[in-house]
Amino acid sequence: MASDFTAKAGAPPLYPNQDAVLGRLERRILSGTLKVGDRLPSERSLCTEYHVSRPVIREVLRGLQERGYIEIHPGRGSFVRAVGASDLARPLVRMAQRTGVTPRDLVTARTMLECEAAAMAASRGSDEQIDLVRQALEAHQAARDLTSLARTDLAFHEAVAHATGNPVIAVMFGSIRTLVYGLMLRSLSDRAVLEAGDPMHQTIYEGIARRDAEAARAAMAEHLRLALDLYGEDLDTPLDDVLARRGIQVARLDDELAG
Amino acid sequence: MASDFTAKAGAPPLYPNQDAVLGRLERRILSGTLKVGDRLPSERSLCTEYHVSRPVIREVLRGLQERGYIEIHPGRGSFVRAVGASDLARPLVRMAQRTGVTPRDLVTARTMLECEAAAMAASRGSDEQIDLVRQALEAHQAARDLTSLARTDLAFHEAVAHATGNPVIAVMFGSIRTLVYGLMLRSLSDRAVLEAGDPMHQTIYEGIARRDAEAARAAMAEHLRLALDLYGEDLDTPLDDVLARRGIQVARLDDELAG
DNA sequence: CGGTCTAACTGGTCTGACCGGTCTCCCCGC
DNA sequence: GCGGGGAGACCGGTCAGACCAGTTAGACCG
Repeated sequence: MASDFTAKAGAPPLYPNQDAVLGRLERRILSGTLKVGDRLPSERSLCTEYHVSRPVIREVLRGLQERGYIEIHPGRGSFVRAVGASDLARPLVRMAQRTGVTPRDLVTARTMLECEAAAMAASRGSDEQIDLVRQALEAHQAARDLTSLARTDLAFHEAVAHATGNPVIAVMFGSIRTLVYGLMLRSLSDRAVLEAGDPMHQTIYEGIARRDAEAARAAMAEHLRLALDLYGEDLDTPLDDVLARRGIQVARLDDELAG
Repeated sequence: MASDFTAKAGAPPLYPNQDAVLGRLERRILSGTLKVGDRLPSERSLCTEYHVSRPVIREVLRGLQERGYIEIHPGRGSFVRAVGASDLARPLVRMAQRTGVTPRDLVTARTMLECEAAAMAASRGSDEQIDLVRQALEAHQAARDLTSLARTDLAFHEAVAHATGNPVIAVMFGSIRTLVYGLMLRSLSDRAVLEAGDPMHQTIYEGIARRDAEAARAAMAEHLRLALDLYGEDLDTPLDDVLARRGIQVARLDDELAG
């Protein structure tokens, strides 16, 4: 409490009350002192704890929310949230709306990423990770309606990315997952694409499970090539427009995937 | 006020004063009504304009700042900011701190991305884009101190990514650029790495300029392989730790790159 | 005409109050 | 005794007005 005196009289360096508190709270979350699901102290408690006023705390919480660290529920409190892949995707989704990403752009990028990812998963993935790929595959094969098909399809590819054991690859795939999901909603509603491309999932998994990197890579390449070939005339139309014609708002896919 | 009986008039949606204002301001920026560099109205003006109080406006501005749309300067005002690649990088930087990304992870991911990018730039890049690669190369060759070397090195690789003409690839590289910059700060301070790897930039550019996709790909692969081979024992140490030992704060690289 | 000093900005922070929603616990009625 | 309902306590959302510290530009003086 002795610090109160000096704080008032002395010279606190600059303004950054706000950022200082933000940094400390962020570290508190990153360091694991506050775990996922935990409730943060109430705004009023944080005020007394950090010796700042409520507006400062509120703006800090707002910042943490924007960064995806916490959820704020009126009447209940603020809760630490798991950092999901969608948080990384959001900036890219915005950019996609600005620069007019086309399905071809997306599939090309996926090919670069996922073919090698499949090979790496085969050669270096742990048994547990590969089992997760299998589970994702089974869930996908059990799916019936369009939304489930797309979600499980996405989960399968995501599982492969994680099976590489390389967090950078997982994150890069995470950054395009929302757009990929949008792509799938369009693709999977086409019977021809579904029948041709879907069986490849099994082939990809078998390659990985056999630890046959080349087979896995080839299967993934074929899978994506089919998607490209069968996509139709919309291949070079901005994804935003393609989905808008089907009544899908790209900006909303995030929430759809989360909820 | 016993008016509650008769008219349970319309449904006041929820709390969303804040989000409503945020949405409207965001659209105002995205639509181009507010251009890059423009100053936003002062907080107090926005209050009267949107009929809300200053705390609401402040939290909204805070949100826009967190999303990278604006900069806030005490005493001067808030200004619309160009959306840079760093905005996409920030989430990944945070994840790198959480999951312990190693130099090997990063170089592996770069290899997947950049080898193909070099090939695409060679086969599909426009003359203008390739000229930008050349300019970046010359700037790099003129650089002397470590910081300049790293910045121009990064700019070169970024130019190649842009020369693919595929915004998704450019954005994916953008998402790792901060980490790559950190990696370069470490690599380029090592004389052996510098002397072995740096000449490859010229080779990469020549391949692209000759429209020789295979040569460009091979040169890029060699360039990255050298980086991997010469990196030393820190190859599997979390990047965060590697840089911390040199007094570099990963979380601060963003600002360093921007400023 | 130039330099300085002030006054009118801007954002940063604080105080204290009120609202509506959420959760819990105690008390009342069955 | 037990279950349901209601009253607070608590939470975040919003508002109003005030003061501080930088920035900027214009007025004033030399």
